[in-house]
Amino acid sequence: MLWVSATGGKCCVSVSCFAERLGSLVTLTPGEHASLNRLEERERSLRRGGTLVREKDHGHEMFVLRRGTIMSSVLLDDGSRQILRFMFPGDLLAASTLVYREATETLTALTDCVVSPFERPLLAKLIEDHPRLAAVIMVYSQIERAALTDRLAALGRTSAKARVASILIEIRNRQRMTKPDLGSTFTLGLTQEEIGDATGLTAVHVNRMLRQLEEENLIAREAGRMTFKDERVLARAANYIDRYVGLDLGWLPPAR
Amino acid sequence: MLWVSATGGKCCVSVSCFAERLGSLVTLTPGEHASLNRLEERERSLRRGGTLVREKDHGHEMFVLRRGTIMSSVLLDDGSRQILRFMFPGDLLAASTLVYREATETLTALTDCVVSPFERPLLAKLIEDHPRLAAVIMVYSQIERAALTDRLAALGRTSAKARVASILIEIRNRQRMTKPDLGSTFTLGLTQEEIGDATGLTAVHVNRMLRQLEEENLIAREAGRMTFKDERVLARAANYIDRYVGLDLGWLPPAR
DNA sequence: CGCAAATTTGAACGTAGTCAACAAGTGTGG
DNA sequence: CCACACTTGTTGACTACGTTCAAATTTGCG
Repeated sequence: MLWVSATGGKCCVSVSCFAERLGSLVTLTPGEHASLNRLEERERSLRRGGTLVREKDHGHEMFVLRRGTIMSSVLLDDGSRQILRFMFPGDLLAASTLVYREATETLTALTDCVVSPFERPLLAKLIEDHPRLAAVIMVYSQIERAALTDRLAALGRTSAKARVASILIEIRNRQRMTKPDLGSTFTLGLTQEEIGDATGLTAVHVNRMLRQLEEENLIAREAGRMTFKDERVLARAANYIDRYVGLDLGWLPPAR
Repeated sequence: MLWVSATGGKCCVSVSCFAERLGSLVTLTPGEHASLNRLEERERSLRRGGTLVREKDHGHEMFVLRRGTIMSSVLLDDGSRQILRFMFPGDLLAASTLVYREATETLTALTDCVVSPFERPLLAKLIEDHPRLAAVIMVYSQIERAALTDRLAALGRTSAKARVASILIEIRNRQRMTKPDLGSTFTLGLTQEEIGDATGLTAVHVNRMLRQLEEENLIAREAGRMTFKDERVLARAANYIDRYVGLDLGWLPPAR
């Protein structure tokens, strides 16, 4: 059951992206694979800048992100925006529609994207048939929770420079999960306005912080590409913790 | 199987606190009850100010909070502290030890507490035997996630006054979940320093914001007790959203 | 090429932080 | 029972980090 599709990409084209993600933590059984594949039977494309879900929408769908980058954000009633999280291939999107009648977050494509929509009962069936997959999904939601609390601590207690640096590192590290050969040069794919909305700063101040990081020789920028010139120092300035390492999954229930 | 224990409290004494919490979303079967009770067979007391788990500890235990209030926090390496969340009876504590070798958060008792420790395989068994409970646990973790993103947006994009107001409302609402008759007067149980660490402000500025809220006649304070004088306006100033309402659980798998 | 979006820079402003001193509780031991 | 130490709360003066506003410049794109 491994064929190469017409689009020919490396990740998340021939097999389930979500299976690939979960499979990086445990070795999946054929039965688990089959159930996961059912989540990605359909496919939908999304242009850069397009909106997949809008806050307060009543959709019941969830999605697996197959290609591209998505951001989730909320609008406050003074019109300001907070970007909550960036999503990459293999991530589960709109998990909150699992729970709420109205969507809690807006999902916007930062690049052209491909997603696989699926309905909630499909996930219910998955939990019922495959307890180990349910557990691994919980594990990923705990990882995401830890990442969110890191951002919370960053917004509450760190300087503007540290927050900007930490976003840069986070984006690079997450990009590297699907492109393992990615080095210290990469395309950020965010405007300074978006960095600001993610870090709780203004675009103007983001610009000054980037300049400062550049003057301190921690990063270099050219033609929309970014290079880390001293990753060690940058990571320490950013207080960054990689929440995808240090896991302990010895307790998982047996596969079914 | 319903008896009254010697301590005689109303909540979480005779039956499983966690069962009571999950039972507020679905009607539990006897089998589900039995499995949930096994999580709370042991009991441990904790003095006000005591530490249940310290960041980077290697414990494998999780806990159900039975009585009291707990806060979870992280320390940054400049010595500052960010309080991430407050926990109340029925909450699951230290869910991150489910996933990580080292604890990601410190858990400290804000009042005298009673917790029930249990080991991870017990939760694995629960997921395996009761898929519907696994789903409800996921639901609660999504609720918590939504609350965390609200705090993130508050820290990133709202004023000091709004952040303080939102903490006040959140604490009162959560206290009301176990004391349904709680009105607009309650005991906050936090120092101004702690409010500051939760909102990303200094204790001094928290003091000024409380005074300001008092001068605007939104709150009153006396002898450690707090009164909301205009809850409508306060809630709107705080941008507060109650994430325990608006749920849609029609998709849950069948009980087993 | 021409337009719109994004970036860059400067100057003035304001919110929240820092430092310091004092007041009011709170608990402890003499 | 009071004295003392310690934590918590309160207030003022000064500072600084980040915002706001405005304008110029660059970049990307149709």
